[in-house]
Amino acid sequence: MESKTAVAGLAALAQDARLAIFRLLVQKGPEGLCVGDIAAKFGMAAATLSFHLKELTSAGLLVARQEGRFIYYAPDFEEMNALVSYLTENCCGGGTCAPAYRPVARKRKEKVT
Amino acid sequence: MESKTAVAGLAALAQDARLAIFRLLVQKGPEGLCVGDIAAKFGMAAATLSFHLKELTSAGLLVARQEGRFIYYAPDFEEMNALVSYLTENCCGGGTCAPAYRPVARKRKEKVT
DNA sequence: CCTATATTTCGATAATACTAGAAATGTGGA
DNA sequence: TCCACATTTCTAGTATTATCGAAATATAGG
Repeated sequence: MESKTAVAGLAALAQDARLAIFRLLVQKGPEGLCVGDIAAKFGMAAATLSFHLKELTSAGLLVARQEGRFIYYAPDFEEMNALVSYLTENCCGGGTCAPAYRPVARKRKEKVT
Repeated sequence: MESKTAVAGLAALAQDARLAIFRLLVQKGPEGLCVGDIAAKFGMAAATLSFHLKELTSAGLLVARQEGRFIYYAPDFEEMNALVSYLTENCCGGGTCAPAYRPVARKRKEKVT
C-alpha cells in the first residue's frame, strides 16, 4: 500500500461518526447494512450519512451493493487489512510494535541525581 | 483504548506531512531526531513543523525530550501499538481481517540466534 | 405512467485544519 | 549580562471538512 492510500484510509476513519459507522459494519460482517438501518442507528440526517459513506467508500474501506431499493454497505476487509499491515510495517518499527510485541526497553524516566 | 483516543491518533496520522514525519521517527527509533534535523529532511517552515509535532504529541504518538538546546522527538511505540490493536480488534472483524495476526503473545522471550 | 420509498446530489453555512511570517520563549556559552 | 541558536506561540490567510434542508435520482410495485 502506498502512503497516499494509507492517508486516505486513516482520514476516513479519523472522525467520530465514520469510525462508529465502520465499527458497526464490521460487527455486521460481509452482509453489511442498508443506509436506512445505519441512519436509524445513529439518527443523523440522510445527507450527512451519505457524505460519510461516500468518504469511507472512496477511501476503499467500504463496498456498496444494491439489493432492490436498498443499498447495502459492508467493510472491505482486505483493504482494512492492508491498512493495518501498512501501519505495523511502517509505523511500528518493523513489527516490533504490534501484536507480537517484544518487551524491549520500555521508556524510562531520567533519573535526576 | 477508547474510540476518542483512537480518532485522535488516526487524525494525527491522516496527513501526508505528519505520516512522513512519524515514519521517519519510527525508522530512527527511540532516540528520535531533533526538530532542526526533521525540518532539514522535509524543508518545511519551522512553524509548520512545530504545528505537526504538536498534533502528533498531543495525540500521544510522539514523546519529546530536551537535550541541551535541542528537543528530540521519538515515537511512543506503546501508544502506537495500542492504536493498531484497537484497529485489529474493532475494525477487522476480530481476526477475519488480519490473516497474519497472531493472537496476543504476551511477554514472549526473544530468541537470540 | 404514477406513487411511495430509498438514497444521493446540490447549495449554503459553520467549523476545523494547514501554512507560514513575525514575534516570543528557552537554552547554552562567552 | 548579552548574544546566537533552537523551537514554539501568535496571528492571519486560505483550504478543507462537516452538517443538513431541499431538490433530484433511482427502484419497485400497482
